[in-house]
Amino acid sequence: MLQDLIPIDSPSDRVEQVYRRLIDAIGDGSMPPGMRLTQEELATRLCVSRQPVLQALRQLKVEGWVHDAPGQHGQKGRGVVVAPLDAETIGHVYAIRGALDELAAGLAAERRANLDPELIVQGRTASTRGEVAALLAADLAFHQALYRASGNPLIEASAMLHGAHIRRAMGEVLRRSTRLVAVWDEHAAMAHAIAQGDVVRARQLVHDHTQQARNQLVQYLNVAATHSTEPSPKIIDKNDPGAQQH
Amino acid sequence: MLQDLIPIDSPSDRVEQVYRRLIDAIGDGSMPPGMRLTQEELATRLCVSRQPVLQALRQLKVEGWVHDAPGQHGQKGRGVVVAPLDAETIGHVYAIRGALDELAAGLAAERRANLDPELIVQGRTASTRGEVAALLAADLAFHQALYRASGNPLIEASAMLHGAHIRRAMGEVLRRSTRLVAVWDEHAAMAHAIAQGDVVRARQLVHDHTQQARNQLVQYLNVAATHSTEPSPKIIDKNDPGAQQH
DNA sequence: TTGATGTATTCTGTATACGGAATACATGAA
DNA sequence: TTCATGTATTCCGTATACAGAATACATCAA
Repeated sequence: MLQDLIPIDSPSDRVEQVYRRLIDAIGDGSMPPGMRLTQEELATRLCVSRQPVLQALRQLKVEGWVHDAPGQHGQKGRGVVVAPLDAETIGHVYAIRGALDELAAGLAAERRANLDPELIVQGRTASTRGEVAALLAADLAFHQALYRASGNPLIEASAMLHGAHIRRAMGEVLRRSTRLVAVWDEHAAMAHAIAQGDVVRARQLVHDHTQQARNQLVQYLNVAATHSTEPSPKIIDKNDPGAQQH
Repeated sequence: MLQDLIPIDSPSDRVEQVYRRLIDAIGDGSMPPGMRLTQEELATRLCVSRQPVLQALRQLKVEGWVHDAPGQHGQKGRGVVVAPLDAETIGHVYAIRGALDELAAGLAAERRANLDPELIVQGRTASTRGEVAALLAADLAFHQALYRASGNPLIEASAMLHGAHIRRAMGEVLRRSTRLVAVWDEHAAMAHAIAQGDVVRARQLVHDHTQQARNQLVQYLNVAATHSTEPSPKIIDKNDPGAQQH
């Protein structure tokens, strides 16, 4: 019975935890675009030293979640700001993730992979109930399954990163106003084509799906930006009560 | 005349410099696959403290250049090892970069972008002269131009990362034995199709080009791995004279 | 009042110090 | 000898301390 014991998972280090917290906070909107962050502020709030924060911020910078805060001439020494959510950038992100999804779909279809039907069921129920968080989670799970099914583990790493950006935008849109139309019929069709090994059709479906989702999201972002009640502030004070998480 | 003064570029920090040095060293083979690295060793050799090294290594780990050194059961506390160059991984990398290249080519063709013919000239000369370094640089420059021409700045960031892995493999192959066949006719054809705005043809050419290059590289890696004179050592001692850079 | 200059503050990035976890080695029993 | 246990060493991750760069503010002359 000794071999049944599960090895304890090595505890993720503080950098990792800070990184996740910040991505979550940015993703769910509790750190809105333009909000200025300093290492010290984050460190005290997260009860760690500045060192892990520094490293996590570096990673977030590389991945486009935050930018160096714009100074007068240089761009250093003033902390970072949460990256804006402009439609153009999201469009670019979508293009890349779409290419990766198409690649993954093609590879998965070559292997006639079967995606768990439960994924689609969960997506549909979340969609009908209008639960934003569950909907995002289901979308994440479906795409993740697609990447896994491709047999190329590097696709998942690349696509998930871009996917996180997309989820941020989707969350923003869903939270603000409308619900996106159900995409789960398209997901189901994709899974079907993959299971049948129809490479061309699978790729085509993924391509169309991405294109449609992209257009919709970009459009929403544009209208939200134009007749937004408040012209999203360039710099948000860190003591703004609306920015407090708890 | 005051406006002619060029602003001095903000000096890249130590983390960035360490990162670059290490990627270069891994890319040009002076840090061979399997070589074990410790923060202290690198810090003293690069004349910095462990702190920048720590951060650079974290980034390199994320990007797949190094892995945690395999310990008995955990995988921490024993430093990192330079990632192996197995054919399978390179194949996966190629698949992703191929997808991105195809995307970039399509977008560039839509805009009827003109790639600088000089790029191809330089590639051809380097190819005929058999200069490995120049050849890699020319290949890099061509693909970079393609990404820039796409109008999607995120493609460059994503693809360049994978491209660096590919260049490592190409360099390894070119250094070991054979020279790759000239790919510059294909590059020229791609540029032509893009300039003419032929989206479908551009994508097809890029696809075929990637596929061919990938097969060739993977094949070379495989034969190099099988009847290599020395069965590439799993762990290379840091005091191995062959591992010394200067 | 307006503009320029000197000082104080803020914030970052790096170096050093410290504690903890895993491995390697030595010691001792069967 | 062989295996288990205790100790020493190695090495990482985090916290603190320090130095440098940029901004903000105050002071002063015109």
